[in-house]
Amino acid sequence: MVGDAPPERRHSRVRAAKGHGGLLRDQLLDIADQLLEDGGADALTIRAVATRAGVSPPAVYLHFASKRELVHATCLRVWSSLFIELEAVSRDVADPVTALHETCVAYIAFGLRHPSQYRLVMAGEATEASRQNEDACFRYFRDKVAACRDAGVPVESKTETARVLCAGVHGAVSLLIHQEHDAWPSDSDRYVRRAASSAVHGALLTAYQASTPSIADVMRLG
Amino acid sequence: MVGDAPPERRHSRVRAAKGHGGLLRDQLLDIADQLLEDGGADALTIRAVATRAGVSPPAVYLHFASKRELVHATCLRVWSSLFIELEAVSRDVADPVTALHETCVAYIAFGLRHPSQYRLVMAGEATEASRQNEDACFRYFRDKVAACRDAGVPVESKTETARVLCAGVHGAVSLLIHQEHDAWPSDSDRYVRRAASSAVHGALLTAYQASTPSIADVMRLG
DNA sequence: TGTACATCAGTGAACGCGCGTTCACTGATGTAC
DNA sequence: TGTACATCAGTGAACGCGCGTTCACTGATGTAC
Repeated sequence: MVGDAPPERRHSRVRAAKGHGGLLRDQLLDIADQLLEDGGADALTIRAVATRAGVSPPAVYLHFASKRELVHATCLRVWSSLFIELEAVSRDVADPVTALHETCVAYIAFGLRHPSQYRLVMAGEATEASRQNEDACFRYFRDKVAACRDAGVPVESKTETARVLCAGVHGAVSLLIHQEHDAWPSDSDRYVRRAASSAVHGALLTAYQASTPSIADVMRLG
Repeated sequence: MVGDAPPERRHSRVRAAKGHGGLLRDQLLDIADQLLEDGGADALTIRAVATRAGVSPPAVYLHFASKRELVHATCLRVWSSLFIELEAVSRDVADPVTALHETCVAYIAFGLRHPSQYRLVMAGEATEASRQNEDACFRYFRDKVAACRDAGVPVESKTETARVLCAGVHGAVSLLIHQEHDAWPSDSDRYVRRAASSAVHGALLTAYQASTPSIADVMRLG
C-alpha cells in the first residue's frame, strides 16, 4: 500500500430530517428481517443492524428500548405476513376440507420460504404478544376444523383435532428447516402438498378413530 | 457478619486416582445432561459443567478438546438412548402397522420426556456424526414403512412416506416443547397416541392418495 | 528399603471476544422574539 | 430580517458481562534403580 487509505466514514447514513426520525425505525426492521434471512437468529444483533443501516449502535435505542423489543417487533411482522397469506388462500374455497388443506399448504410453504423467521417466532423465547399470536394461529386452524365439522365431518374434539393438525404442519416445516438446504426434497411443492394432505387426513381420521392402528385397519381405508 | 467466613473450597471434587482420570469424563457428561434438563441449551457451558463437577474450567479440557466436542458427546448419548427405546417398543409386535404406530408413540414420548435434549439434537448445529444419527433415525422409520408395504399396504414411495411420517412425529414433539409446560394438554398420553395415530394414518393414506382432499373424500373414508 | 523422577490430574489467573447497553456530547434545523 | 434557543437525530467512547480457551504451574502418586 502506498500512502494512507482515505479515512472511511463508518456511519454513512444521512441523518433524517427533523420530524422524520421514525424513518429509521422502519428501515431497522427491514434490516433485521434481512439479517435473519442472511445469517439466522445469531446474526440478528444490535450492532449488526446498526452497521448495516450505516448508523452507530446507540442510534438503535432511539427507536427500540432494548434488543428484546427489536426482536419482538420483528416477530410481529412475521406473524402478520403469515396471517395475510393464510387468509388469502382459502377465501374463495367452498369445500371446508379443501380450504383446510389449502391453509395447511400455505402455512408449510410460508415456513419453508422464511426458515429463519419461522424459527424465530416458533422457537424463540416467548414474549406475551408472541404467544398471543401463536394462540391466534391455533384458533385459526381450529375454526377451519370447526367448519369441517359443521359440514358433516365427524370430529369429536375440535381442539384436540386442531392440535394434531398443527403438529403435522409445524413438523413438516420444522423437519426441513433444521436440515441443510441441500438435503431438502428435490420437488419441494410435491412435499408441501403431500405433508399438508397427510396432516389433514391424519387429523380428521383420528378425530373419531382413536384406537391403535393395525394393518386391517389401514387396508380397510384403502 | 461477625468474623470472616471460612475460606470456601471452590473446587470440591477429590482428585481421581492416578489411572482413573477418565472417571471425570463420564461425570461431566452426566452433568451436561442434567444442565440441559435444568436450564436448556443456554445453561450448558464449560464453566457451568466444571462448577457443578466441583472442578476448574480447564479441567474439562483434559477430556474434551472443545465445547463442541462436549456437546457432540452429549448428543450421541441422546441418540443412543432414543434408539434403545425405539427398538424395545416394537420388538415383539407382529402387525407392522401397529409396530410403526408403537414406534411413533415411543418417539414422541421420548421427545416430550427430554425436551431440552430433543431440542439440542434436532435444532442444534449439525455436526457430521449428529447428521449420521438423524439419517439412521430416518432409515429406521423408513424400514418400518417398508415392512408395512411388504405386508400389503400400498405405498408408492417409502422414502416420501417416511419423510411425511417423520414430519408428523417430529411436529408432535416440537409443537409442545416450544411452549410453556403448562400449556401442554392435560392428558399427555392421550395426545401422544393421538398424534402418533394421526401421523401413521396420514402418511399411509397419503402414500397412494395424493390428490387434494375434499369433504367427499373424507366422508368416504369414515 | 530408600529415593529420584516421570507422570498424571488437576489449579489459578488471565486473555480476547462480541455482545447489550450507557453516557456525555454534537451539530444541524425549525421556531419564537 | 436577524438571532438566541430548544429540539431532534444522531455520534464516539467506554463499561461490564459471560463466555471459550490458554498457559504456566502444582502436588500427589506410582515406578525404576
